[in-house]
Amino acid sequence: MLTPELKKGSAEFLILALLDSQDRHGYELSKLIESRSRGALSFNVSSLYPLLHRMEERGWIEGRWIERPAERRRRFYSITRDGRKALAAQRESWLEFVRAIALVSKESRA
Amino acid sequence: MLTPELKKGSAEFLILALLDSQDRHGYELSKLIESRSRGALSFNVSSLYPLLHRMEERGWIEGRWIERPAERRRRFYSITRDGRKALAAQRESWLEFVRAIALVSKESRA
DNA sequence: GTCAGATATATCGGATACCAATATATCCGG
DNA sequence: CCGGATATATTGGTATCCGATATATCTGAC
Repeated sequence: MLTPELKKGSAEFLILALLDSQDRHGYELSKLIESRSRGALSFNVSSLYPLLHRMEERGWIEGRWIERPAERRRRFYSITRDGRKALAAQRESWLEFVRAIALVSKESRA
Repeated sequence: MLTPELKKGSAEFLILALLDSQDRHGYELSKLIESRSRGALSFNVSSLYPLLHRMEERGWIEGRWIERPAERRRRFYSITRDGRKALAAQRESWLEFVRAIALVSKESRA
């Protein structure tokens, strides 16, 4: 495996991307990331919830409790206007980052 | 910028890739990463040297002091057999990681 | 000639944040 | 009824990143 830090840093980006299409709760986010990446990305739940709290404090996402009788309580998150801006910026810098890694790691073979 | 953790985690991979073609010293590595990525990746030197020490302890690289009269002393690193194995593994998981991010971040628009 | 800036390596300490462990609680299938 | 999945949360140990600081040499400018 590549160093775990890479998976760490990408978590915010993926959460924003997943919330861009629809509201979701924390547990669902972690399962989605795992299944859609076909197991390549696994999410530690004890990192997930603090991360969601930090992203909410930063104003990128907004959570609200959904409590219905005979159902577990869940906190659904939606992406904010600032969150969408951050997502757009992160999409771009993600591509730039991938290009940069390719440049450095491939040129070295020359 | 994407979260700084991403840059962190990639450092090991890039160092191994750069040492694969030829021996280099620490300062040179940091400058190479910066210039070849056209400034997209910048390296904090106070993280670089501890990282090189850790990689040496792990047996991925080997350093030797080069001291010549009328020259600054430098520590040149060469990649080891284990380092090449690690590099091969990291190249593969880097590609897997990029694919996984693409899967998750793009499918979400559907 | 000397001074700034680049080259070159290294350590310390504050701050961040990951992850394992633990806690709590509900739902469902066997 | 009990194990496993669902669902959220906190605590505490650990890692490590980065700014600040230290040391020393070389080069070019003025």
